[in-house]
Amino acid sequence: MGVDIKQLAAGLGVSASTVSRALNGYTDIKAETRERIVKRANELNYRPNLGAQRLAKGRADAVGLVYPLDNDYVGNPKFLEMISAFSSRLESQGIDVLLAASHAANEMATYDRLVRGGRVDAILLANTKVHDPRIDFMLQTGIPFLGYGRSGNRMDFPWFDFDNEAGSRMAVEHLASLGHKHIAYVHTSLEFNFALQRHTGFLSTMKRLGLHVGSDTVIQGQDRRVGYAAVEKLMLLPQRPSAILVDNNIGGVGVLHALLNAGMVLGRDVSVVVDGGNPTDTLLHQIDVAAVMQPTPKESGASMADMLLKLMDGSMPADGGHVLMQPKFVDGKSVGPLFL
Amino acid sequence: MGVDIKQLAAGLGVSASTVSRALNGYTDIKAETRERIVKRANELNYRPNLGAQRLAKGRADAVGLVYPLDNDYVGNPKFLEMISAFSSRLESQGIDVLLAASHAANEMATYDRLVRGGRVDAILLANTKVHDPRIDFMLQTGIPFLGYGRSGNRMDFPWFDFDNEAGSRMAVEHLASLGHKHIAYVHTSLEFNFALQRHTGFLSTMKRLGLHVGSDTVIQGQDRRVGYAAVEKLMLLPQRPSAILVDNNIGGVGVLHALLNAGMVLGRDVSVVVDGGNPTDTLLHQIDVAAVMQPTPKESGASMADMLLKLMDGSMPADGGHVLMQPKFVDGKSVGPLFL
DNA sequence: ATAGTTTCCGAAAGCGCTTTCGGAAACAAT
DNA sequence: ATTGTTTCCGAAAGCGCTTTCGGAAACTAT
Repeated sequence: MGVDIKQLAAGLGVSASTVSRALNGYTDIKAETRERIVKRANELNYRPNLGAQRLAKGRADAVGLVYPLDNDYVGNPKFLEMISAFSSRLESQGIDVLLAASHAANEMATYDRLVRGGRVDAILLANTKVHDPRIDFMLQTGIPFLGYGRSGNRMDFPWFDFDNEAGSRMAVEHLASLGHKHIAYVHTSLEFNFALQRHTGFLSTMKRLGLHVGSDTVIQGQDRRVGYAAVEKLMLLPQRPSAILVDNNIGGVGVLHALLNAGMVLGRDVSVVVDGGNPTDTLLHQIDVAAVMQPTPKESGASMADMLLKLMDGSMPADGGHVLMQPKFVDGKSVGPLFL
Repeated sequence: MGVDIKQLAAGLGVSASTVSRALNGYTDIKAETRERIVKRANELNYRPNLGAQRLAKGRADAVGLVYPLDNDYVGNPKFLEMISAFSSRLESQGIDVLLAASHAANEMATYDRLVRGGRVDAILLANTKVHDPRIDFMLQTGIPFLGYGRSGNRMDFPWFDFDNEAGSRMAVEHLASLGHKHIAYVHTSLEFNFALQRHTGFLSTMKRLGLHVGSDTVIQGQDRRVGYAAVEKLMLLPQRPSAILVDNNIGGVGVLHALLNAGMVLGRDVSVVVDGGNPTDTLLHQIDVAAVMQPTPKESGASMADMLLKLMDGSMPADGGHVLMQPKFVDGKSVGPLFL
């Protein structure tokens, strides 16, 4: 391809090691020599071979991003936005982002290949679960990694997460303050960490406020279709809930859809809060939905990139590396006071 | 980290070169020896260091995917689906996908770093434009690459694309067959290759059918907001179009939104066809929109991965590598016959 | 038994870079 | 002039693997 370090050196009448040191900021190089080398390198458009550089340095200058193909992360535009900000940030530090799509079945194998093969210096572990074997695996390899999300209440690995319980608390408190007592909850599979925490936040806040939680008003509804079905069930209940909290915005679409189809007027006949932001952002019929807002994917991606960089150069305190972002409650017309 | 080839070899009482050959399928190794080596390698969970392997082999075993951060590809869920299928396919061949998010401004620099630094063996060039300097750059580097989309009518580089003109033709012919004569066209920026081709297809078919195209009924509307605005303009026209063709599904949302807001009944007051699939797939209010359907992102991603693999091992005919997928027209209730 | 083949493996060089180390050259101090 | 410092650079080893090549050992054919 292009010139290599030897050719560059030969052309200048110096040795390859001098070129290397000059280009890598060593101080034992005469200023004038350095300039000559730098100038020539630019002229010749010299690019050090990364494979060689990595081998010599023992670093990969790359981080791995393994994401599960099996769940709806793939289709989630927010995830791409996050990745985008994430890689853009790392890019500026000369670090590559290695994307590894893998099915859950051989996810471990993928991690192994990446990590053990020396392909990456660190890993971003997305989509954490309550019990997540990947974390133990990573811990055992000793490679730096960051969880995009916690796992149970483990503190033995670095993570970046949202305060999911707080989000649920805000939503419930707001609804309760408007007089709602009968609040339903539609949620994603509780094996996902965020889902369990939001669920926990919902239950504990209800309890603290002395509100009863019916076993038939807590329903799973992770996507549009199931969210829709969940509402259909709720509507058949002898005592219908006056408010619904949905733990994710994809399910939220289904819930809203079902309610509107049933002829409900949001904020009057029923109040709805969606965690994860207003799902109708991109929809045809915009609805002013009250929501628990997480930080933008852009912010999250950039923050995680920074954390990973620190993790890689070892400057993160051993017991630190735990970042909990606070959600915000944003009111909307989908919520109104309870009419008796 | 794990064991290296020397340790593996030492433990077995053979040389490193024997191990290497045994593991790489050379035939000059006794079957029994090979088995011993393979067995031990598995036990010890040996993973060759990729940096070293790459350096020795002179290959990177990676392909680059540089995608522009500046346009809405990032937010386009279909793009992520495509990437997903793409990387999954390559993964199975032991090839990494290197994601490089870059802003248009330094996109070239990114390519340069990737290609010249030997980070990748090939590149997928997404989001081609009518005039695309990246293509000349890649051609000149000599690195295999594949265009996700054509560029003008260049045949001097391999590409994977949809037959965009055909899609427009189908849509116009269908509308014309229902009696529509006054057909408006809402399109993305014509610097994008697909947009220009769809535009061309629209114009040429209209002409062929003897239908007049007003200069005020061809409007740009690449996203929701602009699509919305486009329709508002169309509604003010002395002679309103009876049908609208939109060249992309993101703009389509805006168009539909605006029409519904204006109280129009789709398929009666106005007919709409959206290129790129029914944009309301994921929306709250599903509408049965007539659409020009492209192959699924999954298919496209996998196909492109295959093409790239061939390109890399040189088995693609020099003048070949041009794949044109045929779109399908799917009728829907958003289209109806012209009422006079 | 001898020469000719085949089978199998190790030695060695090399991929393109980094980094340590030693020493020549230039300078300063006695 | 002699010794001591500093400045600057090249030689060399090494990162962990692959691949060519030569040759010892084991066969086969005479």
